[in-house]
Amino acid sequence: MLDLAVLGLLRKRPRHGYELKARLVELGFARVSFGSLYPALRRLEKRGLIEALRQSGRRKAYRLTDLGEQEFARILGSTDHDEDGRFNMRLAFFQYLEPPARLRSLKRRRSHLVSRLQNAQVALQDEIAAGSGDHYTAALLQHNVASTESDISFLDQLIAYARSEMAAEAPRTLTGGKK
Amino acid sequence: MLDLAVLGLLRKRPRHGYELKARLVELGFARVSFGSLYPALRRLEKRGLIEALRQSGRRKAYRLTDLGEQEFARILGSTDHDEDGRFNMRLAFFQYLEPPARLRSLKRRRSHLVSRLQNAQVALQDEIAAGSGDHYTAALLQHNVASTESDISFLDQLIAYARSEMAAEAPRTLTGGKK
DNA sequence: TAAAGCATGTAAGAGGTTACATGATTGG
DNA sequence: CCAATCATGTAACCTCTTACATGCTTTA
Repeated sequence: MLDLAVLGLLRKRPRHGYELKARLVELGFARVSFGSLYPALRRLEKRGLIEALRQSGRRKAYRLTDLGEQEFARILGSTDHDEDGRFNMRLAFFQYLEPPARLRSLKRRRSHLVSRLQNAQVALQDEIAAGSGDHYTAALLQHNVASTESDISFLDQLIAYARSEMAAEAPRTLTGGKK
Repeated sequence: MLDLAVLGLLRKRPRHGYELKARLVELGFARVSFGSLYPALRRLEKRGLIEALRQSGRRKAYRLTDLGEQEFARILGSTDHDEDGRFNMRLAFFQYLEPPARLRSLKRRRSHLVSRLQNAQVALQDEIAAGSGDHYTAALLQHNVASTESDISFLDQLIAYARSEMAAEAPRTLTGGKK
């Protein structure tokens, strides 16, 4: 996941490690530590996906190479990054994805969340039925349901937006063709 | 985190690996894989925190030892498991924590979320001010704000509940003492 | 000039992921 | 009896965490 983050952030402009970390915190990915970030930068450099531009003082900015841009597109478009924080990370870079791919990705995520919601609802009902009297477990399960529902409606908004984008972008497929 | 989960689930009653995994999925911790669960069981057994009870067929149930119960209490009460999924995991076992410790833990978590909310709000304002026109990044930041707010109000409910528990449990500290 | 924050790095160890392999049990 | 599901396990690989070490830059 760090790889996607680094490549995606460098796609916009060169940055150095400390800056990357700050941006990740802004985006809500607070857990990234320097002990994983710096080794990740070296790995990516070794693979030729990014290259260092020595700067003032101790700073070491990196830029995305052409190869890195290809790899970024590949990861961003790949189907298997559906889970949890990974999806949010991909969402942060949706600007670099084609509208149809966006829509596909959003729908896939939505159906993933729907099945999670069903699981959470069943678990909550079972807990209530069991009547264990454990308020905190019940509260946790209730919260799982509520936050998953909220995530789904968030997805619905994004799906509506993505549809409107596609309608606005390629209207000539509706009116075009032979007169 | 897996250690806490396993010890906590076994504290109620013995279970085998497959069962533990199923319960974790119910509780919303879906990412646990058998490739981490079974080695974790062996580690815990080696440390004397759990012990195996051979059962029918291939099943191998484990029970919590006295040492395991101590270790569970230590982890559950420890201050440094404040982050993300770790907190929810602890919440699932709040029934085993003393009411005052619950309240302390909930408050700590709340202040953690409040500072996360501030960060998220600033990031959202900055993004709007920058006017990058990237709808998806803005949506992500907006969602970060909303879901953190929702988490805080969830916490507030739990804090109110924990307070009421303590008031109900020890009312004589209010009326007692010297007449 | 001292402190605080900026900035990069390494090493050890723990732990997770994925893929693979195996065998038991149950239902159609 | 076959398939699906239950159930446990191992190995290779990779990554993250934590702790430590270092040095620059700004500002009070």
